[in-house]
Amino acid sequence: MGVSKDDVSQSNQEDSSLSNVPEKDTEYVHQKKGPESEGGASESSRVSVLPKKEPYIISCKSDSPVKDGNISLVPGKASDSSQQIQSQKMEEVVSQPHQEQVTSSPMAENALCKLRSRRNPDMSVQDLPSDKGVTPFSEPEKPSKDGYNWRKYGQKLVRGNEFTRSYYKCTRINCLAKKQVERSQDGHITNIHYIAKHEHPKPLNSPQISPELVVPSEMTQPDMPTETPREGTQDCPSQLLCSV
DNA sequence: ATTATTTGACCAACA
DNA sequence: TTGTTGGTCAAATAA
Repeated sequence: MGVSKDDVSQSNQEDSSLSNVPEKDTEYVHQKKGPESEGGASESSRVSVLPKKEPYIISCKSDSPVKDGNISLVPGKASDSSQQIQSQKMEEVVSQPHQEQVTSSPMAENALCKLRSRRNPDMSVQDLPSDKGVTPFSEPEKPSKDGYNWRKYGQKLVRGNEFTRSYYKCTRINCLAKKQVERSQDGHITNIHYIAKHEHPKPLNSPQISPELVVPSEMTQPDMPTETPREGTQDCPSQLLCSV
């Protein structure tokens, strides 16, 4: 099951990304709180670009990667290179969904139909969540292109229902790594945040990762505080993504 | 039977 | 103090 998300990988979204780019993407950071339920990871919920003491968080604007490529790193307990790596992959992930949503209707619709039938076999689930803010559209795409295995544990509408945020956790037992994928109503991934870092190396079986995307072994080292991606240059794990 | 996903509900932090 | 927003949990469902 968790492998089928690769389906998204076959799209080249290039034009899509620009459609809805919140001008405030930079400021659009989460300033909320970190529930204790998660323990340490919760603290990292600050995806803000502001350097705090929280775990490193990498946020990539999908529209950006293609055009602007904004990646924000927030200092935290986790971080380092692994995340940078992820951000690279992220870029790929980010780009794909666009096309599916915009162009590939057959597949997208098909998937949506299936999903919808799950909860509301009878109704098309057109009705938006009233207050909860749960995303109206659910897509089976899992941004696991970074080489890690993620499991989606939540989804919500944020920013006035303007964006849908999906919450992913690393499937590893002791791994606190989390990922937040923000998508516009159009289905375009507009932002991806990496919270905390993986306590384990990437699974070997990640064919999705291109050799170019693979980061040097040092990048994969969990304990490399030297990376401190706070500097403007460091923010971009891959300068390709961060043109800013 | 197992695993992953979806989504409503609850809780916490901030304005 | 209240309202809003965000994050996570847990139950239900599907593959």
